[in-house]
Amino acid sequence: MNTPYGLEVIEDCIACPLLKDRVFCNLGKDALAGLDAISSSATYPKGAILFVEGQEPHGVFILCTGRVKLYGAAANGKSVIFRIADAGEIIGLPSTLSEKPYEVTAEALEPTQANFIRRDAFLGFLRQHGDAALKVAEMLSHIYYATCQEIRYLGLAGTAVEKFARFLLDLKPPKGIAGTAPDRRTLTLTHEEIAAMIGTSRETVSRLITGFKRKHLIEQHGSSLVLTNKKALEELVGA
Amino acid sequence: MNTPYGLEVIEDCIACPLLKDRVFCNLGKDALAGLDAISSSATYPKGAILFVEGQEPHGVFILCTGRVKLYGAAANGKSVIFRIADAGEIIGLPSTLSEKPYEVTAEALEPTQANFIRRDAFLGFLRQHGDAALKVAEMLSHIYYATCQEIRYLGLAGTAVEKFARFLLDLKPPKGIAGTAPDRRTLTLTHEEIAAMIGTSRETVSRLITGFKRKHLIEQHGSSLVLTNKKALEELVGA
DNA sequence: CCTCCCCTGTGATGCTCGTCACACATTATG
DNA sequence: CATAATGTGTGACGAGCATCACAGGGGAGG
Repeated sequence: MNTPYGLEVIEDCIACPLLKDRVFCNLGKDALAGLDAISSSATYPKGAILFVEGQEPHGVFILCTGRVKLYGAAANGKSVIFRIADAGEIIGLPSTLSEKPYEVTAEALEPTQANFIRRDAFLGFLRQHGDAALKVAEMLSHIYYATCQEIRYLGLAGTAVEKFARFLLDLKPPKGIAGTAPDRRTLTLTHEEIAAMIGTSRETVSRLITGFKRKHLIEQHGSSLVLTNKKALEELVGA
Repeated sequence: MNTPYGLEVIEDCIACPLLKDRVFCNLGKDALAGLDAISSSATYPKGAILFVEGQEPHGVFILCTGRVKLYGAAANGKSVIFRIADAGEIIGLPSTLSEKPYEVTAEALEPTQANFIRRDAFLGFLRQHGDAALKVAEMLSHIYYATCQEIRYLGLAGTAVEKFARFLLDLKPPKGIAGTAPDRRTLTLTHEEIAAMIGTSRETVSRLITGFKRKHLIEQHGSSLVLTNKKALEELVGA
């Protein structure tokens, strides 16, 4: 949907403790030092393409800040968002490990800072640090789960209403807020992107939203969304 | 679709060199011995359920012979086959690693022999053998790819014709045969199962098959299938 | 402040394909 | 061998949703 962007490479990742704190948090000191040595940081503007479907994998990206959407496109113009990677996650991992082409395109949804680790260096690192390899296996499992979720959207839901209800319920509550408003969500995706997530058309998403508002299932103010009738939504999914 | 079956446990896996030869083929001797020690073999009849969606993961299964279909089901009766695991593959891996419930149900398509490895033993083994952990990460990547393929079926294909054409082209040639009949495939799935793989209804699959035969795109004799016009099939996918 | 571009809302239309309903074949099962 | 159970073909019908078309809205950027 967007043309590739230039990217600005900066020397080290001083402002990015996430690499150590969240991704490989349980590793020893030498392992972390090794990681630091082989990773290089870069920032990407919104809309930037980190890599493209079908491309040979050069390595993995560890997201420090920002979110990245991973999607596949078809010749007929359709596209499906496989998942959206949050800060702290690794992308490009399966391709890098299996040496097959990237199976998705990665595009920054927001200004993003990421650490890039070249394939050979990353593999060498994993061979040296067995605990890191195990950690990586766990991450792959996480990615797999997200992908399975996507299959549920596309294959197991009967109607578009059900898909959208499920989508709303799957939205994560914005963290940082305690128990103040448990049914408040933040919706930062366009209708087009929602459509690509749940496997329907943009127009249908528009109609669904207005329909749900009319039935008082949701309320919307800007990007803030309130699930005013969670139970009804759950029933829609169950049916 | 089937009620669970009993299973017969046998002591050791003498008749099953696959464990060593294909799955963890590059490991050292002590690692293999360790694997042998913690794995127990069992045979399952056709239709047997190895584990069920939502269940807590007890461990992984390494398939020695037979194929297993991994599918998810919805309340409305729909079901989707995520992938079909062949002999030599591991199933239950992502759930076991991430300690989340099995995300699919595993059912034997044929009489199947499999080695079962308990979760704790398997994790301990991986912690001891870093190279095995890396190998496991590769396997997860493979599983992930198969799942992405499924998303392509469900989300990126426009029409049912396209899905089915893609399905036919994705069929692997039966190994063992050299270059004798490169377009010959073996189709061991029921129409219902094909429908669950490509995300359509059983009746549609029936109609598609007869339609394709009429247009001389395929020929069928029993479970043997010949792709008589591969190029036309590829065009159907491309469009 | 104006312009342009992208996002959003909504109507009309039609087509694919899911569903229901059967009949027939083919294989288990006693 | 009879009977059931499972898989397969095919017709008719209509719901659901993609598609096209266009009109406003709101933010970015000059």
